[in-house]
Amino acid sequence: MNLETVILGFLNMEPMSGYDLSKRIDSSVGFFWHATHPQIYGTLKKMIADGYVTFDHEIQESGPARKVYTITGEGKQFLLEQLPTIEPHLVKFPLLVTMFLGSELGLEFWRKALVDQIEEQEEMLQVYYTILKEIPKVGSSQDLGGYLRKRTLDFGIDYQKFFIKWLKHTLKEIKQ
Amino acid sequence: MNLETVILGFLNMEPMSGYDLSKRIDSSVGFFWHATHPQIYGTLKKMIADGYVTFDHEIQESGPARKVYTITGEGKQFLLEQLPTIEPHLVKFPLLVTMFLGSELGLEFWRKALVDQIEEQEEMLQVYYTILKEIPKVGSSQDLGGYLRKRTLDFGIDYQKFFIKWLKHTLKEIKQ
DNA sequence: TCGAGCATGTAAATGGTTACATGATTGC
DNA sequence: GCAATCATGTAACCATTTACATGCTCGA
Repeated sequence: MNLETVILGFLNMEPMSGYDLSKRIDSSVGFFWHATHPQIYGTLKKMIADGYVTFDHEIQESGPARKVYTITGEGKQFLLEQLPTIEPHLVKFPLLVTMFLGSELGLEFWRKALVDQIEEQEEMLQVYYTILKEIPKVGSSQDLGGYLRKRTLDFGIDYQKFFIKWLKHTLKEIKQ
Repeated sequence: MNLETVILGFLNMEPMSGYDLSKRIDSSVGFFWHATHPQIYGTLKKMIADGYVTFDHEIQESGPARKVYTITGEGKQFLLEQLPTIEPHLVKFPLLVTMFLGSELGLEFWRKALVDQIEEQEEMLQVYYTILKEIPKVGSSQDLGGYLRKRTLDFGIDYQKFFIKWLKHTLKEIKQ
């Protein structure tokens, strides 16, 4: 899975601009995939050349014309080829690596670091709760898409809870 | 945090070769940081130029001479500067992204995909349990390093359990 | 004898971040 | 007036992967 596939997946829901893609990716799968705007604009350019997307200018009263991208037949075909091959996940987790390597930083450092982390992660959890309230309830049990999307949000929330619990447990044991 | 810092952290425990680093990183923080061997050899080369490490040839009866790298004073200073700044974690999690984007793949696909994932993740869990049995019990409560390292392994195990539970729950709900 | 593990590396390509660059609108 | 949001993009650099390249040893 690469950014091309992710972008095609979103354009497969509805046509949108590079700016929209950036916001949408961030606020939905942001926890599972991160992409910056230069990366998105660059990839869209490449995908035009590949014939996976087309675009139309959407003139606005103010500011530059939005480029609204639409997935093509070829794009859709590519998407459906790519999606089923689920690759293993990649992680860079500096906190845990630092824990493994950084006992020299001392007890006081770790106490404070853990307190800070707990605070940060609890803020993140609140953000997810807010999103949860905003999404529509999954209606019919026939709606696989709605169910799967809600389940990814559940993952974010439950993971966050798990992580906070682990952090608090570690802090408690370090304190005594 | 970058690979330089990770390598320096390991060389700060004991001098070792690029090959050793590759194995050690993989079997300890592999879950939190991944590095391939060309990356490690390349980074070591750069770090020699920067004066963060030195090396000695260790002649063997057979095969090429091992290059055993040792951290320098400058390297140690750089390490202690870098370690305390804990950066946010980066994740690429194709399974969850695919769930968000891939309802078109259909119920049957997802049933099978989840069953496969559960199997894979349960195998990984067994691997972590094996490592757990092999590491020495954390002795004195004074041993901060031992405690923190054990705690990173706990994270791996508890995360794996959490993930499997989430997968099984999803499979159950998808089945009916 | 064949594959796995030990042990080193280079080269090309791809992927990703950071900084630079522009300019309008809206709300405080 | 200033910050945030909308909206586009380029260029330079840095990080990472994949393929290529070599050669020895040990056990099945």
